[in-house]
Formats: sequence, C-alpha cells, structure tokens
Amino acid sequence: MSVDSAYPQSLPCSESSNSREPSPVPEIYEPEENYASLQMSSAETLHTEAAVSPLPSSMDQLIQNNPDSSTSPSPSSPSATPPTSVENGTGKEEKAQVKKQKIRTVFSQTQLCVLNERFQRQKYLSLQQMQELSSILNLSYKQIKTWLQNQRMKCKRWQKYNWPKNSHRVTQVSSAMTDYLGLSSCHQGCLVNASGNLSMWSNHSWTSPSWNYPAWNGQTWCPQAWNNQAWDNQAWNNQFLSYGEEALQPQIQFQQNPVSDLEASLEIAGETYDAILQAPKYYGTQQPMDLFPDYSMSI
DNA sequence: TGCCCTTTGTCG
DNA sequence: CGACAAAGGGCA
Repeated sequence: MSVDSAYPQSLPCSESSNSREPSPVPEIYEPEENYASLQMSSAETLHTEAAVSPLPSSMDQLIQNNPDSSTSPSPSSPSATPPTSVENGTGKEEKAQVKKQKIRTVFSQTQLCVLNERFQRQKYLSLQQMQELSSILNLSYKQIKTWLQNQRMKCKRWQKYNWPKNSHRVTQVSSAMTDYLGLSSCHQGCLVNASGNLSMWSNHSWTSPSWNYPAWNGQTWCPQAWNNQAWDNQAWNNQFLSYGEEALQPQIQFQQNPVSDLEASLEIAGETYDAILQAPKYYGTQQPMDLFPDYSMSI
C-alpha cells in the first residue's frame, strides 16, 4: 500500500504547488530573456500553452512567462533598485546593479516533472526541442538550457560520487543509476493529456532502501560531498558520455508508462519520438553504447 | 556557438 | 547550510 515515503518534500507534483506565489513579475534582468510573467495563473497558463504551443521561432527572444515557477524577488527585495530596464547613462552600472540582483527561479513541480521526465530520456536536447519544451513549460529557452546543463552536472557529480565508493555494490549502484536515468520511472511523474492538463502521479514503487536518492524530484538527491570536490574531468567525461544521452531513449520505453502521456503532450507540441530519436546537436552520434558500461559485472 | 565547469547569489 | 538557478570564464 502506498509505501512511498522517500520524499521529504515530495509534493505530488500537483501543479504549481510551489510555496511561493506567482511572484509579481520579476522585473528585468537579461535583455535576452524576458522573464516577465504575465501573471497568468501559472498552471492555467501552462495548460493553454501546452495545448497551443505557439512554438517560438526566434530563440533569442523566447519570451516566456513564468508560470508557476515562482520567481520570487523576495519580499525584502528592495524594489528600490528596480532596474526598469530603461535607464540612461551608465549602462554598465546598471548592469552591475541588475547583475547584483540575481533572481533564483524556483521551478514548479509541474515543470520539474516534465523536465525530469525529459531529461531522463534525453540529456541533450536540440535547440528546437528546447524551444518546444520551453513553450510547453512556459519557461525561457535559456532556462531550459540552464536547467539541462545543471542536471548534467548533477548527473556527473552523482556518478562521480557514487561510483568509486559503491563500486562494490554494483547491483545497487546500477539500480540506483537506473532510477537516476529514469529507466524504472521516477517517483513522481506527470501526465499530460491532450488537453494540456498535467496531472501527477506519485505512487512509484521503487524501494531502494539505502539508495533512495530523492534525485528526480527536482530537489536534493545527494550528500554534500561535492562542494569542494575536484573531479578529474577527463576520465569522467568518458564514462559519462558513454552511458548517456539518447542511447537510452529507444530502450527506455518505460515499464509503466508515465511518460507516454507526456509524450503525447509533447507530440502536440510537435515533439515526437522521432524528434527525440533524432540526433541532437551534440553528441548526436547514435552509438549503441551501453547504458551502463557493465557495472553489473564488476562485482 | 554552445558546452563544461566553477562561482555567485537566492531560497528553503 | 545545502540545494539550486543562473552568471562567468574557458575551451573546441
């Protein structure tokens, strides 16, 4: 019976479950990005958007409104420094000012779900794919891109951190890895119907006792081991690249099909499996590399 | 140009 | 304090 519990903050992904409010427009920062939120009811926005998927054509201006992603300039944020974009003179200083005020967007569970789902199957998205995703999620292209980048980094760290130490309990590692990659579905998922509605399921039945990495909840998932780390990038890249990316897609076809519906929605947005299977821009080589370079036998 | 990696600044 | 999004710098 619902044993799920590995979630501290496991919000059932129920849309826009973010604690914070839709934030009253993050002001500016980034001329290229436009985080201006239209103050739409996030979730709703998402839906409609998802259904329509306007598909921005020019990426340099993917005007995205932050749906539920609470981009909160923090209440204490001195709107006294409201760089209302326009200002004359010292553009530099302006920039400095703006720079200073970095706003950290907090993606909604919904967004994270979709992102995670996607990332699990594809670590490198093509420009177009990112754009589409961005329109679906109402995030900017840049945000998507950044998020993916951060995830990749996490991924790396995760591996780096877990491999050496637990190399002896490979089975677990691989299973954990599996989860990491989403091969066995994530704890939470989201269903997106053609209507563009996102509903979440959070039943998952993975029960790795000691290996429950919160991982794809969009939050924590590992000790803080790597704060002052120094991985050897090179060696790293190799193994990393070899387990990754699109190599998963074909096989992945989840057991449960949490994603299938998601896929459906993606298709609506012009995102089809074909597209997914297409070689992304980078590392597009469709090598049949094994997902996991035999960790399972190195016992 | 975009990615990787590190650092910065914010949020929980 | 840790996690995270985002910025900055360097590289191919």
